[in-house]
Amino acid sequence: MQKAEQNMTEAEFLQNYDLTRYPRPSITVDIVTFGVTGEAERNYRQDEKKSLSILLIKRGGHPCRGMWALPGGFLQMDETLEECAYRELREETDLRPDTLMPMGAFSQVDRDPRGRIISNSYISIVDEENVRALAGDDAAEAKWFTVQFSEEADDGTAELILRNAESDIVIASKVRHSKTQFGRKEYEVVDSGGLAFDHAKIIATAFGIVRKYATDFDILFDFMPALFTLSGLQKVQETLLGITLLPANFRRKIMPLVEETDLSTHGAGHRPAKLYRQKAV
Amino acid sequence: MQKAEQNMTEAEFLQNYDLTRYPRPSITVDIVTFGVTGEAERNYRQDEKKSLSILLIKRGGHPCRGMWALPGGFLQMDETLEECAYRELREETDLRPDTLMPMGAFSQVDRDPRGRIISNSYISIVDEENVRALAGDDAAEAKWFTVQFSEEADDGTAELILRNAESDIVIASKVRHSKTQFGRKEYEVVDSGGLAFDHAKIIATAFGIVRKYATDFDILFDFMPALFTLSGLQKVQETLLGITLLPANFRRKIMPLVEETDLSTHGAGHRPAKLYRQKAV
DNA sequence: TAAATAGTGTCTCTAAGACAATATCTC
DNA sequence: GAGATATTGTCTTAGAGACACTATTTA
Repeated sequence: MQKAEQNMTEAEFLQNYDLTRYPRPSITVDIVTFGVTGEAERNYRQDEKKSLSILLIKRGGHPCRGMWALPGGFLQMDETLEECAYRELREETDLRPDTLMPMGAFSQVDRDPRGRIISNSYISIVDEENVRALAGDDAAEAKWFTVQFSEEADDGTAELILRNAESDIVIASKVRHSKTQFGRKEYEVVDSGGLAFDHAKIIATAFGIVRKYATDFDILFDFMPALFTLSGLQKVQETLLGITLLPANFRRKIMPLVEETDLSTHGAGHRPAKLYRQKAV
Repeated sequence: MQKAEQNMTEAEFLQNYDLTRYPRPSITVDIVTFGVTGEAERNYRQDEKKSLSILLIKRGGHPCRGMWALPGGFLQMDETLEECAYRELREETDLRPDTLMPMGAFSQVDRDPRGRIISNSYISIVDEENVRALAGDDAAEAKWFTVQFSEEADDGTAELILRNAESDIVIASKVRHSKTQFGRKEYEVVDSGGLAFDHAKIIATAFGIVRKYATDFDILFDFMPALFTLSGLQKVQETLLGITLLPANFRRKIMPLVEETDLSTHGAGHRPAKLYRQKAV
């Protein structure tokens, strides 16, 4: 007969303990990858417009086969959630981002038809060069989709519209803002619009977080290559926040965080811009 | 013989799919509960000093028996993580906080001696009245500990000291700041000082988050009862941030967020203060 | 040379901080 | 009346926004 727990040593307790006797959920990691993509130029001397985009992959297997979904997959037993996020992103999109930020768990009991699966989601950000790198790789069914998130209506609903221009794909989903805690907005999916699982909810939440952080300057640098122009950096913040800024004021505020280099842009149909790098902290 | 997955319908696929064939971790929820506690008054007319405190329970069973730990427990299959956090807090401390905020997952492979267990942690905040309510309930081995978090040394280490004055308990743990992402600091445990598992890490992370948010005014109201004085509110922010503010300036900034009531404090040994409530958004 | 962006200088306005002064209660 | 906090008013200063103006490149 087994000793009562109170009389065991910790070593004896652990010897007899088997976690797998208890029911427990499965764990996946999903990654919302943001990048700023350029759109078609209007004429030779005007800089290109930019859009905030996220990366989706087309699901090849069940469930939700053929639908667009966030990259991600099941946690393995020998890796942390963060390691899992890096691995899945590498395997499914060949991206290796510098920035990976946990954005919390999605744990609705019925969020996946396969059973009880909790998604621990991450936000990653890739720079312009990596945005273009993916575009050239057509092996994987991974595509950038521009994100357009409407204002919330009186009842809290908002439209999340994802577009891939080259392939003429439009995903129109609808979410409802349910509550805000610590400045973080939570949403429910009203109409997935063809996105797999509850990924519309995850994307809407991630979008809110990125918007919130975009007022801090630090996050902006994650969207940029090592060398960048101040107007490029400004355009990223404008894109993230959906606003327009005056160059003079933006420069003044950003200057303490960057260092000038000897290099500059050329051939842009207008005055060249000096290239800057992020100042080391 | 079983059909290949490609030829199945989604319904057929789901019929044959069994999540539990795959290894998967166990999931717990741990809650870092913050409250502002009063300390002994110095004389009849001086207001009491305040300290930021967290709630710990003494573990009754293995592992880490007898050590102090965060309230929490295993996720059940029919509840979300947030529901689990509310349930565990109610069961273990009888508290029902209004504020519960996800603060992410802790997923180091070896963080629990029982095996692979991921902690999804939450921050909760309770107001003065609930802080006192617990003090009177000695059924559970739950106690408030004041939190003192030192400045980081050059090598990133900092001391996290938890104290319960009545029982003369001091828990001195040491953590090292490893990285910062999106303004969120991550720590490693250097010396747990007697705290169970990696709870020193979780507490240090939670403390950083609360400090960060304490500059926004919204969070302050979670620490307050329905009616409060402006100087009480000010003292909470001063306690959270470890700073001193000038009353005139604090009032000016907070006024748009509160409404005056007809009530006021009495018998405090000095001029009475009007009671305010949070203004509805 | 026109059209576009790059970059500088300066004015105004707002909000935060410092601080002086007055008000009101209890012992 | 002394000692504490409550409350109001005002001066100064730092920073954000607006905007005018100059500089530099390429088709």
